[in-house]
Amino acid sequence: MTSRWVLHVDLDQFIAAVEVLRRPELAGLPVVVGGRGDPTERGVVSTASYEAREFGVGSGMPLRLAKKKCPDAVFLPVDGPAYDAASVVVMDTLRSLEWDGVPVDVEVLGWDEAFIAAREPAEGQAEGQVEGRVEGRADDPVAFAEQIRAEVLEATRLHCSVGIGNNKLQAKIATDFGKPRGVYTITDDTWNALMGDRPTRALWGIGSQTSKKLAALDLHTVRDLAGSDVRVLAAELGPTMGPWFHRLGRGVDSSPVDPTPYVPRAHGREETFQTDLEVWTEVEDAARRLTRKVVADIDAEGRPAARVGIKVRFRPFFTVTRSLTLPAPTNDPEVLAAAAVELLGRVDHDRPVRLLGVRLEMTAPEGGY
DNA sequence: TCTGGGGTCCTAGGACCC
DNA sequence: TCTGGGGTCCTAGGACCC
Repeated sequence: MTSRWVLHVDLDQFIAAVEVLRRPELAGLPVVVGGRGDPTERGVVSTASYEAREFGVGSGMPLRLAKKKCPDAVFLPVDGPAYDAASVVVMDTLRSLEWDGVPVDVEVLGWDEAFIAAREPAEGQAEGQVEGRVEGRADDPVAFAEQIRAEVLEATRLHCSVGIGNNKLQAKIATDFGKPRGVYTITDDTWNALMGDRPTRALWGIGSQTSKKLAALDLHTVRDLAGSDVRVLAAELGPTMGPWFHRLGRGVDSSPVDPTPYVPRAHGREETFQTDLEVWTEVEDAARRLTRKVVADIDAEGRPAARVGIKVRFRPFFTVTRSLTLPAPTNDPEVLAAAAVELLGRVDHDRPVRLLGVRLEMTAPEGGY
């Protein structure tokens, strides 16, 4: 029985790196990409270059704070289409690879990350062929990881890091140990030694809220979680989530690397206004404007909307959502805008609005997801 | 320094039906 | 007369991730 190897590829400071590629004079400078690129506006940091991180600037930080921490940084606006284009080259490069002659499956996670594994032989594959392939691919995942780094660099001039594991969870976490421009391996055999003392928050899928709930159960480290009673987790955190967290603690993950192209369930547009809206008709106008944009997005998918949702964030910072199922699926902008305005009628009208979002859930594609 | 924008999935309660 | 119980849909909110 050979180990199953999964690799996780993550581009280093992807967004900042793409910007530096087309503005070589920025190389070596602190670069902060976020919002419209104006650090006096509302907005947060998408990515900071390593030079900017030296000043304490990080993802998710308000641009105004980033400016205070690093006044000399170059601030740039987010340019989604540019990152889309770079991402396509990266993912096509990964899909073109072969591991010791075996084609690979690539599962894309956003712009700058992917899982890769050697493709499993198809059902009914000749026995000898299967054996040969398994033998051939199993020995040296580190060499394959270095091959990935070299080929991505050659195709895109972008650097990446690669994590190696016996499953996706291990590979994903290993990448962080390898960054930047490195390769790192976590296996079933090394999981406890490497992860046992780390806080539960270090696990992929456990955020601040869940780590707080776990701490209330006296579960602080990955080792604590791994040794906990799964029945208690199920009772306290839910019949699905509880056992899943228990598996995370033990480094267990049997989910396959799924190369199926991503098919979105929904599209949405939201906007944080530079100044809170105080006039309700302006909120309604914004809802109609955002709806038209989302309709263009779902028209590109070729599927009508079955549900409409809105999100309203009031001053100072609390958020409500409203949604409805349409009598029949439609992509008629007038009908959908009217539905969004109808939903707006179901929230408070007398406080300033900081953010408005409109979201359209599409019908399932033919043949399902 | 007040806290983006794009998504996914899970939970829980009520309605409704048999 | 004490008020089943299961299944499914709808809605609001929460949590997480990139």
